[in-house]
Amino acid sequence: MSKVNIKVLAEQLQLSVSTISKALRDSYEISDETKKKVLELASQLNYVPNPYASSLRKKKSKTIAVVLPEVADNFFSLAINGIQSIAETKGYHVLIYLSHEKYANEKTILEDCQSGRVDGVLISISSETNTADHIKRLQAQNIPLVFFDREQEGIETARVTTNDFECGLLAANHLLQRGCRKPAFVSISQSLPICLNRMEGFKAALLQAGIPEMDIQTIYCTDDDSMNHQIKTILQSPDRPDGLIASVEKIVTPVYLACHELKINIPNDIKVIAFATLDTAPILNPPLTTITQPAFEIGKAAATLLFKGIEKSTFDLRKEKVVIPSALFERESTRGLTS
Amino acid sequence: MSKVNIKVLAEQLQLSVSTISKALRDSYEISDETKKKVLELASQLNYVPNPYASSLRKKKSKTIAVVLPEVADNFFSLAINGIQSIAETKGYHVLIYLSHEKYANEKTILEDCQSGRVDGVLISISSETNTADHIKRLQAQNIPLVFFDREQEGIETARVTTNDFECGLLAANHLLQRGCRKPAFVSISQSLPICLNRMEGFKAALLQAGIPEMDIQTIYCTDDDSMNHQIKTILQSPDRPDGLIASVEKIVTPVYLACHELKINIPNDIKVIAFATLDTAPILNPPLTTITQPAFEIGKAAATLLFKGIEKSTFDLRKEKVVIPSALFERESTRGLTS
DNA sequence: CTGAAAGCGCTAACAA
DNA sequence: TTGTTAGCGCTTTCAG
Repeated sequence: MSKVNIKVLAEQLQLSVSTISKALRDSYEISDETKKKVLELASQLNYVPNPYASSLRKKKSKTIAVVLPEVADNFFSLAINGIQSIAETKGYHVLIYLSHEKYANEKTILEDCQSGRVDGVLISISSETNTADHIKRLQAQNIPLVFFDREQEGIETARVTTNDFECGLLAANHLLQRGCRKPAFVSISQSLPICLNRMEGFKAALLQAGIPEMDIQTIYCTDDDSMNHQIKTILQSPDRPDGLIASVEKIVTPVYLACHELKINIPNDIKVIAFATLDTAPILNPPLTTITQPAFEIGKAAATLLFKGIEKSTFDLRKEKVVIPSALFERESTRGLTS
Repeated sequence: MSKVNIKVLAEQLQLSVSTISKALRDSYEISDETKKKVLELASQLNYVPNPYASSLRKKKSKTIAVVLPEVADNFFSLAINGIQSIAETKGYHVLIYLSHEKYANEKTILEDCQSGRVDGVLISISSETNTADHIKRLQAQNIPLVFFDREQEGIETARVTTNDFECGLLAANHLLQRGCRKPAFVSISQSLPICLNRMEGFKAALLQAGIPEMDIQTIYCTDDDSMNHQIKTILQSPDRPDGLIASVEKIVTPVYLACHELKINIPNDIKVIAFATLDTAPILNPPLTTITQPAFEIGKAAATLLFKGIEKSTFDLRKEKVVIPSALFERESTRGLTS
């Protein structure tokens, strides 16, 4: 079966290719009669326009890239859904790129995004990323870019985030109110603003509560493979924290497993709160208190901004900063001893 | 900043575009000296080839489509990782399309795949899909297609699945051995082979155990919104099952929540086993017995087959059928009364 | 080893 | 209202 294109349609209808092209795009220049004939033959022959030819000519691809660390993560998969829901209404395609938390991958991906393959980029940076050069190079090509959730400092463009500092504060105060005296914060990166901001909030709350800075425990699990081991080490240390804030979702399972294995009772021995959009949070043992990010909405907001940047050259993305607040859901994992 | 393309390189180096093109592709026709000059200038000017121009000319896009119902699902997100891992080694891009379990969406997506945008398609069909026409139309364009996990009958092409029937049998026998007398099977589709096969296995086990066919309960939750309500109804019925097989992951949370709310104890009042790749299974309350699909491997195998089909025209996808077995992980949710 | 020229499928001036 | 033509950026004969 040979591919049917505009030329084939033109020949069969004894019309010129431009007439066909215009008819297909419902141009006012073409009579209703010919339009009808064209559409009919097109659907009859199962004609599907070649998007690459069109992109090449029009210099726009009607495609956006979403660059993210991982798709096996509730936050990101929900964010993708939010992004797609907007892209759909705009008639755009979504190309998903995974950095797997590696800076090198992210760099390669952004290079590819300079090719004309996409009209804009939504990005949540990898936990390794701590430089802005690769992103600046993309911007130098005038490709609109919007950060969502995990932004990179030093880049002037729109970002959609949640209120990380306040939530760090909130999480810490929640633990303090539930009786924790030495809560610890578990981070996955030394550079990610989401981790830093959440941690700053945590620290601020503890300092305010009169806990000396040197007693504040912060733990870095920057490597997936050693995470289990690291968490166990902490839980077995003589100075074991009595509360834990998981800065991201993937810390939850290792923490629970370690506690179960070491017979450390949550919440009696240690209280746990996590930044997570896990839908299984209420059915965990025990049900997990979460700070839940509006993942879907963040995706939607970021995509909405990006399309404004793509469609209106007058729209200045640099000025845009949207903060959508997260919410605390209290569950058993942080209940006080009385319960 | 104007886009730098081959022509720009050619002008700056006083060479022809074809020489540049060949040099960039490391052709044997070009001297090492000019190759070096070209590569140098290219990287200096940040040249990135336009993939659409190349696709148009070469009539292949180096891109594959992955069509799936949902990304917020552990099975599919792991499968994506498997697919990407293979695509990466082949230098292919992956375009992810979500049908959101709607046939209409799936149809539109497959139409788009006929445009030349992709060289091949990996698909896991929606729970609504029960016709093959839209897939046949794609095949008529000679676009290689491979099913993974959720296949459509009546289409001759490669498929990578797991041993659904055996696992249905296994799950049912597991419940029977743990003392269940009237286990029920919860499905999400009347047509999906994965659900049908798992259910057939379930039925076969029960019949073999001497349970009369009319006593075998099968429940259909085809609609996400009403799932919670439906599950509650079942759990409150006088003829409440004493065991439950969740045919897919997303049934788990509603079942657990309903049991908690209705004070139905798992596993004492009802035992639960689920087809799922949930990493939180061991930390649920109670830990969930699962039949775990090799999601990553299924993705890898499907992608590997697809690339064979794309790259070797002699390779006949129609003959390929790969079955990668799942594994049962026994946990508290199906423990016998003794424990 | 390098270059000229045609063309992938489509769009957009500009003519007619 | 329709047609002619040039060209998007790249690859690929075919000549030189």
